Amino acid sequence: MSVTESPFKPPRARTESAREGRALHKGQQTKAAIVDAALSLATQVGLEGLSIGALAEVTQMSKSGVFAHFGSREELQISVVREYFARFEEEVFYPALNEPRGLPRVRALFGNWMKRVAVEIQSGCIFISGAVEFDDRPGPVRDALSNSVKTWLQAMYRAVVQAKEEGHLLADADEHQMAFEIHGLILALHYEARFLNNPGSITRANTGFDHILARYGQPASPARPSRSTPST
Amino acid sequence: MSVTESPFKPPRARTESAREGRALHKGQQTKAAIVDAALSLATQVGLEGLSIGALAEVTQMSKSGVFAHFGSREELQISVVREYFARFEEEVFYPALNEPRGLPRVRALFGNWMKRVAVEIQSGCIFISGAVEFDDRPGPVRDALSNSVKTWLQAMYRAVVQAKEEGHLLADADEHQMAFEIHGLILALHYEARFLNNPGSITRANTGFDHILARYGQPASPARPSRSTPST
DNA sequence: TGCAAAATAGAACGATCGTTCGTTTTATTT
DNA sequence: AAATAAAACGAACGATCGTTCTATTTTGCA
Repeated sequence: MSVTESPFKPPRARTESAREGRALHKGQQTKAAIVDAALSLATQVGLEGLSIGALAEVTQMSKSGVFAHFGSREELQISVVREYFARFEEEVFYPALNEPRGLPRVRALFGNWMKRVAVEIQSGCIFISGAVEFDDRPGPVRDALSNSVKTWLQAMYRAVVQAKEEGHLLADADEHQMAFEIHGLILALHYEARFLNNPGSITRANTGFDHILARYGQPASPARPSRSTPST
Repeated sequence: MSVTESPFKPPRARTESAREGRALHKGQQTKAAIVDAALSLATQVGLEGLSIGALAEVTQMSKSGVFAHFGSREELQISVVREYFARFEEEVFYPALNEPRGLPRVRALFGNWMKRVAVEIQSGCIFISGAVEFDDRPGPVRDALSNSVKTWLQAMYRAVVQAKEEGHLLADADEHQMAFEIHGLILALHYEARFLNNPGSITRANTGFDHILARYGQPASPARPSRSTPST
């Protein structure tokens, strides 16, 4: 099972097995468990509301035990942001790569995004709450958040650019503008559904996306039936 | 000037003069000053970040002196929400009533809203930060926030309905949908400009509004030159 | 199996929070 | 000017926060 050992003992003799995750040292397991609990806690109370004491209670550990894994609350927050981003990628971004470049992929990205936000109407979204909490509080947490969000929005933007390259969009379509308007739909959905409890918000976001496609898309393509979704 | 005195001394013999505001008792003056300071503090750190200690420092008062005016932190937060809403009305809503019903008024409402948000890119917006902070924290603060926001969004919605009644919009225009999309533009502007520091966000929000008007408006009306605004 | 290192616990710290209480100062009215 | 009510202060409270330190337990490897 173990790899051939090098003559010089590496600083950390990590028993790396081919199957990832199994031979994790105890510390890394519990750290992962803590981050998992921290993530679901942070989606409810925000990154600023995240407290080590509450986290210790949830994980059945001592405060210092939790703390030791991160060294500071800031590092814990950053870990949460990274974990959230990883799951976001896994759930929203990567699956859409199975769709062909161009409009289909843009549709898939938006669709996956919508699926995620629909869940986050109950649980909360760190990219949104974090933006509010850290919008004028510089530091590594803000940087981690900002980089994650920018990476995702860039991915969305690139997909739009490709759609234009594929000829799926009008030649004079402004890709940045289109991405901006899509982002607005997601934010309005999150705001009106989660805070105001407005029913029908999901349908409106989907309809808004159809409107955007109708504006920027090639009128040549046969008008697809609008992908209506049951209201909430 | 004083009202005829009732034989039974009222619990509080308020010296009410005709001119509002001048004969304010000392307490009300300082309370107004505290709320003013609290508002500008809350726009930066949020309603949850608002602390009585910090407020006492800013106003050069003692903590207990500040506290006495509200009786609880919650009441202070509610006062801040009310003050914010009052200013929002004064700045965004009422001036637009000078425009004639219909599309002109919708344009004015959006324009005033944009002006306000453009400022709030630096200072922060309580309707947005508060929504995130209280979206799953029931209580009187959330209620005050929610009511204020709903009142404003309703006002915007009514203006859109009137625009349709005036024949300025297509007969099958969905007013709720249109209001939703407008709201999204504002939220995207706030997010991308304030948190991500994306230049050009103001222009994109204005362009997005033009797109919405182009979709819902009567094609009969002569195509106005798009009200472009210098980028940020 | 034994030993070193890693992981966790437990107690305590200084700071800050909202809040309470009794006192003193300031405004207002008689 | 005296009397009274309102307003502001100052100190202290209990709670919670992130963090530090030392001791103890658990883990992984020889």
